[in-house]
Amino acid sequence: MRIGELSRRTGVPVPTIKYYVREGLLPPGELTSPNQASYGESHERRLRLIRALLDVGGMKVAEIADVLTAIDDRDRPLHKVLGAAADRLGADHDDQADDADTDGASRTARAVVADLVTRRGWRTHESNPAAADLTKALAAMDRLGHSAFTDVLDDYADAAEQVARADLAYVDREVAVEDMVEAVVIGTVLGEAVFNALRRLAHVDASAKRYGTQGQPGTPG
Amino acid sequence: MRIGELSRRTGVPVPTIKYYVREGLLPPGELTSPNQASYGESHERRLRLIRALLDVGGMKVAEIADVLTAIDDRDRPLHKVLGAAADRLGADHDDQADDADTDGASRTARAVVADLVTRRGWRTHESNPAAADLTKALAAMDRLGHSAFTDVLDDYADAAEQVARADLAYVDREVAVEDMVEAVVIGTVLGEAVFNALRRLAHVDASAKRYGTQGQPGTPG
DNA sequence: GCTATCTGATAGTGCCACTATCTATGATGG
DNA sequence: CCATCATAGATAGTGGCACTATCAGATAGC
Repeated sequence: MRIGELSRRTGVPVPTIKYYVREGLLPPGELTSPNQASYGESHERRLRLIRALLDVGGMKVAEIADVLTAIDDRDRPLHKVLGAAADRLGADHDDQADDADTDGASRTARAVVADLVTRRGWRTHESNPAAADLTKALAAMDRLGHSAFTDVLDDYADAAEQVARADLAYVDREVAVEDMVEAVVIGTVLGEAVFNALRRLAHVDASAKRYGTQGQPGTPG
Repeated sequence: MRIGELSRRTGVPVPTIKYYVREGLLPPGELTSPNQASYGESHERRLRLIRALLDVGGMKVAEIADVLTAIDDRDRPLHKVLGAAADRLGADHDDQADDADTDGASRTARAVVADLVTRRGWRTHESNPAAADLTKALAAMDRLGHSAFTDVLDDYADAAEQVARADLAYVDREVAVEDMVEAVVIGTVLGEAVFNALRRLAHVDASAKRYGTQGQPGTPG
């Protein structure tokens, strides 16, 4: 198909598709003449993936480019890509926490994280960005006077393990080997959005049941 | 204290503090003379909250302004604020899903969500933004060929309920009534970041245990 | 008095995800 | 074969966002 049809099918404007190609998110179409290119199913599928990671996953274009490069790299063994891909899918990584990294809250949080990982027997490296994110979040909690939140960390970790098991089981059960890497990326990123939404629904329900009311239906506007 | 000390204590630049005041995130200091204002403990605490919601929670300045206004509104009954506050803390709400909202994937997703809410007996209104987010995420899954992901939704929901229960228990146990609203906001937003990080750690661990390896330590850079 | 700091205001910056416009070329149809 | 349309590729511009720079005028504290 040509770029116009690709655009129509996916709802992505033609200039945006060209932009994605420029940024390396989408391979260029196969040139059939100097100014004609044809796009296939794989382009359509990739485009939908890009929009999902952008719109639902909230990832940045540059991050998506990295992840897609990893997905397309079929040289490295599957399990290594799984690990690397899962590693890269963090929040915004600034790496600018140089001075804030040495205050009391950060040191406490780091200890809490190290302790948790040990207690859980988690096979994860300290350099995993997720560990840094966790430290950052717990340090912020601490600074806001909620250091006691660490008491519920194990409840959170139980739930996280349950979700991770469900993800792995899904991938094992439903996904062909050739699509596994992509499925893990989708599951990690979109699964996060799914869980966050479920958590907020459960939150409203739990507080409704406790306080005997239900969430405001009206968003006035 | 004056604005300079507030800046030094929190690490937030003076012009940025002024910007937050302009945007309504932070109440202005109490004027002691036409060009001198004094800031108190509450300003420092509020400023830390703002930075946490921004840096860790990834919220936008305008969203934070809304939430803080709700926190400061002491007129409405506590449980209503809890519901409203929890409602507002979603992802980026675009409301522009008008045409994409009527395709097959979206309709399927909406049915799945309605079914889930009924099955769970969740007391939540359909207009809850979280429900829309969930629908959006599931529709994206569907379009990517992962409609079977709905099979693990109940595992996710179990985990979400567990997390919600832990949150409520924490607030009940640790937080004074006057700080409850703020604590719920913190718990919802920062707790999300905490859980997402834990989920990624658990993910790496689970795949490490299954595939007998551990995540790449090296992020080459 | 003198200098550092402050308030309040306006304008500018850098990043990001597009989006508009242009040229030259080829596709398509009567 | 010629008018019209779509396309590739390139460059520049847009709008949103979170700041950040600069300034004028006033005050603090020595």
